Amino acid sequence: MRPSPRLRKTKQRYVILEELCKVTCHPSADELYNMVRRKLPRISMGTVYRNLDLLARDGVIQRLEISGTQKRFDGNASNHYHMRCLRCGKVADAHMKKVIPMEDVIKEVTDFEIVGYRLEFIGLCPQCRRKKSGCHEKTSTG
Amino acid sequence: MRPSPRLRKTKQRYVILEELCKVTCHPSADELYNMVRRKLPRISMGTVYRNLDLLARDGVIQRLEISGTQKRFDGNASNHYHMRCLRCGKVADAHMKKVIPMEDVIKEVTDFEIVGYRLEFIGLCPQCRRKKSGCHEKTSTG
DNA sequence: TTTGCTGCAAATCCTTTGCAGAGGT
DNA sequence: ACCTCTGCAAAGGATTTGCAGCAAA
Repeated sequence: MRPSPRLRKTKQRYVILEELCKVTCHPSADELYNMVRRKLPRISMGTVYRNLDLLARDGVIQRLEISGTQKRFDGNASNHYHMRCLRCGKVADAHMKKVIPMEDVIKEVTDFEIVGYRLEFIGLCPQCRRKKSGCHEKTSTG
Repeated sequence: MRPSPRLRKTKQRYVILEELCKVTCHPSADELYNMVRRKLPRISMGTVYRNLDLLARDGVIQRLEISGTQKRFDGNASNHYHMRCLRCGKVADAHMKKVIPMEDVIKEVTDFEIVGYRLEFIGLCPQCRRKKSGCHEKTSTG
């Protein structure tokens, strides 16, 4: 396990990370729990969730969805880019001068039949940048 | 409201769509519910959720997060691309020949301080392509 | 008239949390 | 010894669903 400041090396944490890194299927907490349980039968879901959270905050792993608990909706159904604030969770449209040549890339993508995409930039919104302090918020990216 | 086959024109649906299209803040179901309630005080959360789902399936609006209910985790914390299957929900890494020059674009992005991004392609995985029938699954993109 | 839609309330499902004891440093 | 981490179980919160009546088409 990559050494991390502050985080202790526990058996549970080690196995969770090991199992997660072993696969490329991007499991849910629940699926990972079942994988880990084969090695540590007495581990609890709470431990899995807590570690996933700590590891993501620490930048060792990442959550695929950065959102909080609720989903957000957009009245504009066409493909465009979003910016999500790490700290306050706000999402804004990204108005960028240069447009990413996504269509070129999509054609080269593997065996999936692509119907669309989501591109989300993660960072700090202007308001949160200003009050940028050392403390971290609930949200984590990975 | 854009005419859609099969969907009836109800007052509730109309106001939900109208309120959603009025803003660019990408509200959650809950936030939208409060917006709509100012016009239709007796509307219920269930109606909001059901309509959001129908409208997203119909392609009139989009959900920002395409995932199902559970979040997924990735042992690889560096920025890379994902492919999510609309039908079965599986997520795979996108191994593409051409890499998108994201860094160039990020510099031009508005007032956010960017720390990373998520790029997710949406489509049908090889397995689901094969058994591609007329029926639609639970998952919807928008 | 037919069949989809709504409000209400209960149910479900994922995730988080409090607590007391165990374990890493 | 100190303080984080764990297992367990309960709590919390978002979303879904069953149902009976209502309303588009």
